[in-house]
Amino acid sequence: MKSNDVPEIVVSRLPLYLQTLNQLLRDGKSVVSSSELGDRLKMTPSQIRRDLSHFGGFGKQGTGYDIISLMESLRSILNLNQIWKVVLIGVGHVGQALLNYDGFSRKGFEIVAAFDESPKVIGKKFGGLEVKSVDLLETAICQIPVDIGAITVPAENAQMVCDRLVKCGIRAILNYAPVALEVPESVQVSNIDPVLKLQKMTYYLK
Amino acid sequence: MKSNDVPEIVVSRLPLYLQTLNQLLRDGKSVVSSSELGDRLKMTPSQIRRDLSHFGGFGKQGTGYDIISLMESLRSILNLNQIWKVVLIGVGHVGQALLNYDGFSRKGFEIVAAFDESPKVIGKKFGGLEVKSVDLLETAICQIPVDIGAITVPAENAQMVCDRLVKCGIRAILNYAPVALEVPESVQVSNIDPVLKLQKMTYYLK
DNA sequence: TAGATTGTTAATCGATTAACAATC
DNA sequence: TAGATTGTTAATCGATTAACAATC
Repeated sequence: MKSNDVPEIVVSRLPLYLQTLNQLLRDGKSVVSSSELGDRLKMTPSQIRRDLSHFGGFGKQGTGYDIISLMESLRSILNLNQIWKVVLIGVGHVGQALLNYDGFSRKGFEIVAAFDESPKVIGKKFGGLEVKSVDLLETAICQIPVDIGAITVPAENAQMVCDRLVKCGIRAILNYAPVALEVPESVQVSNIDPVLKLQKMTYYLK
Repeated sequence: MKSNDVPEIVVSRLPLYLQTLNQLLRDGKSVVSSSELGDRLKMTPSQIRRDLSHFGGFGKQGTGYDIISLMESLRSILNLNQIWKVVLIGVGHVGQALLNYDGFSRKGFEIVAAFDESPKVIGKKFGGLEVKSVDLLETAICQIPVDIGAITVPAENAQMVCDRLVKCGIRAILNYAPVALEVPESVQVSNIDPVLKLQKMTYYLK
């Protein structure tokens, strides 16, 4: 049973399980045990079983997990049985890469609008979507329901863009700017900063 | 004193401290206490002090931490007092975004070579760097010392590219492909997959 | 000196792992 | 049935927090 007190770290592993199940399916498998899955993910079978047990019993003793039905369960738990609309602010190189990335739409995330402040990109199309002036942000999205924002503007503009998105009712933000955004508790933020990842790895080099 | 048994989770927070100290410095501050830093990062002062204490005592009782000298210490701990060379494989939209990103070089990560298999981009320049054929990967990098590889190829090619990089002596990999790479224990891997982050956040929406 | 904040220890909290009865 | 693997509980492990003596 889905309950409110599932540890966040458990939730963050579910998409990883889904990704790996996808690969197993493409490898032609239809059933998988917690230890096979654990081998792939470098995790203990115990952890996988315990993670899943927060949401119910999906396996069959002596057999393991039916891949397709476990995937369906995970997709349902993660609310992935719908198309999530995304607005993107900042059409520099990273923004353009996201607009051209087909992995978003294949996974059910549709970028429905893109904004920038530069006349150099306003009016141009990337990934089939025409870039609008960021001045139109509020009028464009305050009426249509959009839940997720992707921020790909320079660091110094990120907080302001964030505030405006929050005011429009955005509830989740994918932040590519290298700053810690201030948001109300009810708003999710995920940060993507490759530099932080590199700086962690260099600790172990040398 | 830097020791071998610092928990990985502690190491992963050091770049975050560095980022925040940078901001404080730009805000005109020169000293910061663990509780001010904790406010910014939404962490307890205890955690910050304990994290830092793994590496030595950097503060002054009654005062706090001198920002510049703490930053120097952190940079030294993380081995950031050198320019790290990076090779990039895969010059699609994401690869191009990285080649054009100045945040890498500003933080001491220099992309020294970029490879692709497509004649559409081989020979072209992005961010001032000419793309080479991936056939030349080994000859180009096996002699010059490069420690870090960035993989921005399609998922189905990522493992092969990874294997080739490891064979060339690469010790850290920034992986943008949505697959779990198999590497020897001595090789660091950091994955960047925005879809996983989105899929985690949608759990809390709806 | 008095006030503030560190570095460190001990207590608490939470996550991971091991073990095993249940059962397919 | 016998073998395998689940779901769950209890034990272990590790990380976070609280508290406080040391000291600037």
